[in-house]
Amino acid sequence: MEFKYFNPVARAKDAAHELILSAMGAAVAAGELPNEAAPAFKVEIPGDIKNGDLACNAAMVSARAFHLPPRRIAEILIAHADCSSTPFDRLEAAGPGFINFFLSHRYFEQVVLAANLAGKEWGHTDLGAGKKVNVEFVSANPTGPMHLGNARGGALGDCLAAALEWAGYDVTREFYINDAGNQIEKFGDSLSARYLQIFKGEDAVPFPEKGYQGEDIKQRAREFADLHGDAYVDKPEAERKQALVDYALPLNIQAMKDAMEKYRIHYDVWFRESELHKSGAVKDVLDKLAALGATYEKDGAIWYRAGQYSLKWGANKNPKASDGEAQDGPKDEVLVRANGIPTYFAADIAYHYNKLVTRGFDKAIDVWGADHAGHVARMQGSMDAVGLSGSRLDIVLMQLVKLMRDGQEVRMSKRTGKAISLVDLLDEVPIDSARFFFNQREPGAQVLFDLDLAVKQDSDNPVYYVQYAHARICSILRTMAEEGVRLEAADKVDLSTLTEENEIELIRHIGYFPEEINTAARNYDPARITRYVTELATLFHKFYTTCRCKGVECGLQQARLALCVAAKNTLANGLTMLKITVPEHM
RNA sequence: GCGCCCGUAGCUCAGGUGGAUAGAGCAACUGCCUUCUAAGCAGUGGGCCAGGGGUUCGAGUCCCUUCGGGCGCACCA
Repeated sequence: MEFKYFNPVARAKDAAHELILSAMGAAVAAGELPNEAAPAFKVEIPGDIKNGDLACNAAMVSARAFHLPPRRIAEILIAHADCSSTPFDRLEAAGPGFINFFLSHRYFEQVVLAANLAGKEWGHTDLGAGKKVNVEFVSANPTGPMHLGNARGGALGDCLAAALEWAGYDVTREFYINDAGNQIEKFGDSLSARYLQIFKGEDAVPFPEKGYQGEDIKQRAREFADLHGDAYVDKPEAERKQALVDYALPLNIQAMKDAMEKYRIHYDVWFRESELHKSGAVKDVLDKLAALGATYEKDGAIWYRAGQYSLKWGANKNPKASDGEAQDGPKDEVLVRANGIPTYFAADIAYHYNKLVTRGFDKAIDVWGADHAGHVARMQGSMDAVGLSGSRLDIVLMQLVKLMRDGQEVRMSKRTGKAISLVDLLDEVPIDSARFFFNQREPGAQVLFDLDLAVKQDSDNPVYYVQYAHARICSILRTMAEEGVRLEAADKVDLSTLTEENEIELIRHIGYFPEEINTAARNYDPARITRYVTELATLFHKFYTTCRCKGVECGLQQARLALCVAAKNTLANGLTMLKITVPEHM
């Protein structure tokens, strides 16, 4: 039996589906059901497994077509279903007309076997079929330190990328460096002012109104002054700014790389916005848009005709224009300012064109903060406008993070520089804990980050609960080894002795693992993996307290050890996916 | 004003795309370590799924509406 890409749940669901279809055919042939097209039906895992391992609503949805009560249809279908050579022991009609499927013990044995033999590969699926996917996340401005929102974005993006990898996609992790445009100008202005203030005094040099207030700017200016003294005080403003930016920007970018590495995030690509301008990619894409009639000129600027493009992707139909008057359609956007400088939007279109065409990704996934929600529809629309498809660009919007400390909400402000930076956070909170916490909620939900709880190195902290389950298994295996018990290969063990309720429930959940990865990948929701391993840990702990390995009969002992290894592999693979350490001792 | 996200136990949140009696974890209380790690397990209490309408065999889930949070509507990024 080949266990590569083995997905027990998907296989059982398919089998159930086919079983019902063939039963329907047989029932029609026998004249017990009318020869009518039955509507599509679903096979799913019921909330309460008392109602079977799988349940099917075929009888209920086809009640109207067959002109029979659902319960009656269910009974007819069951009478014509042949369970031999399926994963099922028996079927049952229940409730308002559900058909419930009960898995044979053989199924559970297969799961234990697969999780043992596939080892580190257990959980991998071929859902993605090798499609090239680009996951871009964090992409913080290099003008200052990263903040708490970037911490969530990092954990979310990295784990999303991991889930996609496990689901069989060819994934590239990417960071977009906004090293061009307005904010770099502001960055230079701020640095220049801080630099001059060092020599002329704070009162003598006005700080730009929209400048970056943070301490980090002062710090960089100070470093620069230590290197070059007052050599740049009397130089032209443009030259001074350029020198300061050339000094500070690489340092900031390196600091972001270091912080990300510390956070166990390794990017395949650090993509510079400035490259798009230098290479002419921005100009090319503007020409393309113009040729396709998606732009026009007004007030000396070049505008993007949002119209039907943005509307298709759900843009606001009646936005308030800058002059306060509502427009009919979505708001048009400036691509090239009257001063000839392209906007961020223009560069972003070129950037995504680069991803989808130049570099040939099948799909681009961007993880953005919810404050960029207004950018989504026009961005997807712009992909249509350049002749691609907006459906090839998916955007995961992430709600912002609230920080709790001592039971109080800590307000963040980037402008005043009083933000809790990502670097500070990682100094205070264990990486395992941070990654786990930020992946407990789906992207669209607001996260409340409880600093006191995250810092705690005790049982209140859920990440330890999961790690503890793994350490416990290792402890069992160590103890058994010390006692001279040899671990048989799982396919040589009689697994039919695993019949305790806590054994079966543990196995059942282990069997969900590959499908859970698929769901996380499909829904762009890696938090599912976090919840999955937590539930798995619970089921193992229950098994542990009721089913002993030590001191039981040899056959049962080997079967339970095989189950322990299956649970261990699953926990380890899940935690590894989240890049959380997998301890053997605690 | 317009649009997007959200509202489920005292607190933080699940609820697999419309299914069967709405679930965890914290917090509170009660038990369980001379045998594989008690960072664990078992149990008790706690709910008008924000309110009101609708759609259908069936709604926490879909539609409308009210209320209450968050975010967005720049020649910013």
